[in-house]
Amino acid sequence: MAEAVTPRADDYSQWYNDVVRKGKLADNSPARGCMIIRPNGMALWENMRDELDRMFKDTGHENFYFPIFIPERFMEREAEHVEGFAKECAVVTHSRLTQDEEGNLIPDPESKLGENYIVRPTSETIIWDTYSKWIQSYRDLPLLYNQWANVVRWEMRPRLFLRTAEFLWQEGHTAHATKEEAIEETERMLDVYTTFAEDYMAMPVHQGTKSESERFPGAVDTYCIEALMQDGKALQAGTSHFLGQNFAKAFDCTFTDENNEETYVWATSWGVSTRLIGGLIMTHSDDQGLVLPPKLAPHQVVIVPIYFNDDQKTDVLAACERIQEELADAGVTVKMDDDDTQSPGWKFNEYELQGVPVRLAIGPRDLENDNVELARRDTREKTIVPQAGIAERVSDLLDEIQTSLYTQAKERRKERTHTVDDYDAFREVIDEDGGFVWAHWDGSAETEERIQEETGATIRLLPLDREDGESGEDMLTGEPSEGRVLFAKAY
RNA sequence: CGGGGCGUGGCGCAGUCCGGUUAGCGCACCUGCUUUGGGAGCAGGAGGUCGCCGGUUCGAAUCCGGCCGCCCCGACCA
Repeated sequence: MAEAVTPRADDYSQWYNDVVRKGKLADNSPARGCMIIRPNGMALWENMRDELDRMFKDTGHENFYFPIFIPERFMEREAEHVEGFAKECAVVTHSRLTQDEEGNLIPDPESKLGENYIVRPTSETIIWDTYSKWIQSYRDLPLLYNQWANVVRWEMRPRLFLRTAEFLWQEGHTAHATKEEAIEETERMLDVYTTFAEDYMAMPVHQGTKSESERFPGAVDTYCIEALMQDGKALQAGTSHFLGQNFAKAFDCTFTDENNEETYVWATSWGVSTRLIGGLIMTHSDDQGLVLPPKLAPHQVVIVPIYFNDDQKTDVLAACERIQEELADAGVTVKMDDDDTQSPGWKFNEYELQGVPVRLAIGPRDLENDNVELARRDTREKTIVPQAGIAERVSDLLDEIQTSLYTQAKERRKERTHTVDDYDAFREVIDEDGGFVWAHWDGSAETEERIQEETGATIRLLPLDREDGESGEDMLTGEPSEGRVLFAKAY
């Protein structure tokens, strides 16, 4: 087993990298901090994208596309936004290269741009500049748009999928006539993300809002979903921002309402990225490699034929093709691997590394008894079942795997979720087990910062119904707390 | 930006301390035969400016100087 995955217990980071690379999802690229998404990884992303896109359209949104370049002056318009993003922007300053005296390629000084362009780290600025032209009247509202795009944030320490200098994402940008409507939209999209995470990714999440220090630069309120990874660290899986009138004011975007009054437009933005793939990996995968939920797997089933001579080959392949068709007709995405140059054993390992939810093997033994061998990736259980009714059986099994992955993940989260009242206990839990910790917080940024410095844990979210919860005293300062908040070390 | 590690066929490494045949090994790759129900075996084969530049030397992967790049930990970070 020279190509086995490093066990999680030995080195979690190495395990993660192994799963990504051996699952053929992505490679490091020659461009620092960027990744090459391989066909397997892209197919997974496409499935996620297609499902999310459907959900966005079902909630009334349309897609558009804005340029990758943002005029530098736009970034200056919203003060907090500049501060948040300025230190991780790639900047385009020249339009061509030339050679110096030594023959080295350099940006041609004569091609220096009159104004620099920023490679978008997010598109609020250029979009709100345009919205100010599109919106005049309340009749123009709301605008409910989304774009699928790549963005660049020059991160100091990248990790495949979790934090890359360039990543793929969607960003929704909506404009509303009233504050209430904008907040409603912000919450609606948070629910969309929650449904997607739980029903499709089989990844349980908590909903909430960010503390001020973790808020999106330029937002009034940042809503988020947070998931717990197998190593006890939290992953922010999606965010939905209520932007208030901040960007409308920065880009002078007003409209005339029913009473002929000029008012600034209310805004939201919301996004999820290829980071979700990192979350998917760290939620379900094991020491044998990738484990994918059936609803998102590029192939739900792989068929592996087994034969020892040409006569058997003919019969086995015929049976495989028949079953492949039967499964495809039932709406199952199925791949048949009839590659003659690899052994069945090699294929078994390969598709486990790739996380294919169900493997179906057919050999001479099965043909004699009209059976097939079914193996599920999540539990690695193998069963011999009759060929008759195979499509229904496989469909049921896929449903069961989907449900089971979610149940297992939720169970793991429950085991690693703690409630503490005492700061010493808090430190001990964070140090030894990690995981989520519900604790009281006095609401001050100073306390939050001190806890982060001393323990490495941050406030992941304030629950949406925090004010309905029990009040108490801050575990560190003893000051009054309006309710427990969720702490964890985070990616 | 601070601390640590590493650059040698596609990948992973040995060799470097102590300079000296034709730079090795495992995996992967190509050809042939035998194989195929959990990463097959044998035989043959191809593939390397030893990160880059300069220096020392009869001779440099190895010693010296400079440069570049990557990885890990930290700081940073939707």
